[in-house]
This record gives sequence, C-alpha cells and structure tokens, in this order.
Amino acid sequence: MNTLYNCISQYHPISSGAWEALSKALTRVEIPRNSFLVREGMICNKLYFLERGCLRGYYNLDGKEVTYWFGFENNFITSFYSFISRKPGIENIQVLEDSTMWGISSEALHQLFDQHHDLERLVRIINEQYYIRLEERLMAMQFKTARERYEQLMETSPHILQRIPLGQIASYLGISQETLSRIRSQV
Amino acid sequence: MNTLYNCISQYHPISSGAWEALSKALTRVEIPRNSFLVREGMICNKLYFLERGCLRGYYNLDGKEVTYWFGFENNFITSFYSFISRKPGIENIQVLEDSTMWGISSEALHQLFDQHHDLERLVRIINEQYYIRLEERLMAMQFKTARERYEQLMETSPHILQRIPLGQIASYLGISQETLSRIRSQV
DNA sequence: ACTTTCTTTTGACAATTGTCAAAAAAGGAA
DNA sequence: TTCCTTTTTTGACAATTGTCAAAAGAAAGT
Repeated sequence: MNTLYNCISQYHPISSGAWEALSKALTRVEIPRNSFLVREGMICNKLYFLERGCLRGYYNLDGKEVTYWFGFENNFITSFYSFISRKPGIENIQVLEDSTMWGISSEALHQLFDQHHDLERLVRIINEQYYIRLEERLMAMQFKTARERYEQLMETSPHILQRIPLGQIASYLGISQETLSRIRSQV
Repeated sequence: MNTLYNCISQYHPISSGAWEALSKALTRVEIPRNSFLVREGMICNKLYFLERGCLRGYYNLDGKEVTYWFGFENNFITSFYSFISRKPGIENIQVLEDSTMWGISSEALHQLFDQHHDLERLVRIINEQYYIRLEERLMAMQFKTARERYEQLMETSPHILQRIPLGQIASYLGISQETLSRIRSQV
C-alpha cells in the first residue's frame, strides 16, 4: 500500500485522516494472468490502483479485438466510461500478467469525497493529468504517421515491447500487425 | 450568465452560495472574429465558458495549422494542457465567430475550490465528462476510416459544416482537405 | 458590377497502410 | 527433446489517403 501512497503524493498530498479513511476502504485484489477484471456489457463499479502486473483494455469491433490502452505499475485502472457514467460499457479489461491491485467501489469513493474534500481534489488532479495524457495520444493519432507513433512509443515506454505481444501494440497504435512488423524491420 | 448556470446544473447542481461566489469571480469577455484568445508559447491562465460564438484550438506542425478541437455554445474553453500544468503550451485558440464568454483565472478558481467543495466537485465531474468525449474521439481516430469519422461527425454535429471551413474540419478529422472533399462528393 | 481573396473541387500520381495467405520463429507443455 | 500453440515475419496485391498543381466556386470589399 506504500506504493499507492507514494504515487498519490506525487499528484497531491492528502491529510493523514484522508489517507487513513482511504486505506480502510481499499480491498487488495490478486488476479492471475488471462483473467478478466471487466467484461463488456457490465457496469464497472470499481477503480483500481495497479501495484504489480499489467493489463489491457480492449473492445470487439467487427470480430477483431481492438486494444486501446495498457496499464502498468502505478497506473489507475478502470473502465472509465462505465465507472463514470454508471452504464454498461463495451470494454473488456484483461490481465496480461499476474497482478496485484487495490480496489475501491464507486460508492465508497463518493462517500469518501463527502467526508474528505482532500480526496476529491486528489481525484480531480489525477483526472486532469490523465486527460492531458489522452490529449497527447489523440494528437499523435491524428497527425503522426504510424512510424512516428511507434518511435514515440519506443521513447516513452520502451519496456512495452518486452511485455506485450506485437499484435496488441499494433492495435494500440491504430495499425495492423503486419505494418508494425515492417516498420520494425526497417529501423 | 443564466446560460452558464443552466449548463452547470446539468453536470452537478451547486449551492446558491457557491454560485454567488462563482458569478462574482467571472469576467465577461467579448471577443471578435479572427482574434486570438491564446497564442502558442504563452501560459493560458484562464478558463472560459462560451456563451455565444465559436472557436478552434490548433497548433503548427511543419508549417501547417493542425486543428484539434472546436468550441461551440455551452462549451468550456481553455488551453487545457497549459491551464492545468501552468506551463507554456503549443496551442493557439482562434475566435472563428464573434464570441461572448465568461472567464475565470486559475487563481480565482482554486480559491473558490478551497471555499466551496461544491465547485471542486462540479469541476471534477465536468472534467470526467470531457474525458469521456475525448476517449470517444480517440477511439474513432484509432479504429475508424476517414469516411466513418466524417459520417460520425455529421451525425453528432451536423451544424459544424455550416460554421467551419472544410480545411479545418479535415484537419480535425485527421485527413487532408482533398480527401474530405472527395468523401463528400461520393456520399 | 468588378476585383480580390478565400474556399472547395478535381486530376494525376505517389506513398502509406491494409488484407489475405503462408512461412518462419518463438515459447510452453508433455 | 518433440509436439503443439502462439507470435512474428514476409510476399503479393488492393484500398486508402496524401501531395502537388490547377481550376472552379463562393464570399467580401470597393
């Protein structure tokens, strides 16, 4: 749980009371490779902090699995659309490596928000940082070639190649696996 | 200012005290077509609510203007990266039609957050809704063809064609103006 | 009306990327 | 090891999209 505390502190320091309340509300989740945290059609009621392992979010489009994010150590994980809107999502969250997470339900989190303004601020700030990341990714997707997107990924997350199959990375980059394979062979 | 109040209420109702404090902190901004709200290289210190008019955010890439969002009535407008990170951004915000806005500085907003938990919750919720929109846009960009993206835009915002030059829409969709023109002629 | 400027369309061609199919390589399990 | 499965690479070809250049059309100002 220290990992989470350290991670949180980098975003926004919270009072010891808020941390105490938060840590009481957290559940430890150990989940093995290839299992699913979320399936399409269900409402994702929990927010997770990933301490160890990795996961991916994907959905099915015309019979193909389309990966649109990966989660690694120190990331917050949820089916964002579903968690926020309280509606069923189209997203599947699959565990790619045996993972350790800390989870909190939406209800518990909102109760904590009422009691600790601190925590709501923390979440606001984290949301904002994740928004900025998403914005950067959109810009790359909109205005860069497949090769540039790949090279950018290699710079920011070189470890990803060692942990994720190529086909899933290609999907994440918005290109076919064959194209990614060819890009790599030409570098 | 009623427009803003109604808009806010749809996201999260706030106490009358919070609204009173907020409305006192707002400045009315009238800004004419073709002027700039934000220029690249500057820190954007303000968040705006657009009551009337429209704007676009763009940046320069290899001598080309790359449009990555449009703002219309009832949208919140800022150079998000710069506003959040307090750093200079690469974004230009240009006024496309004579516009009326309500603006608040970052400092004033954060002071209001300290005094009114309400308002911070409101902003958290608005952020989350904007995050979801951005996520949808990323998904479209990642996994849909140019034609599909255009058709989707026509469904969700048909008015955009009447108000925005084609070249800017093409840029927003991540395609060349010529391609968009051809897509339209083939429908 | 007539310019002037900005916007949109069209043509020709090149570059990028996708699809399908098969082969090669890598990784796991017995 | 050998077998089996999954992952990655390669080839051939098609589809999509981009680029450059020019023409046509629309809008704004005089």
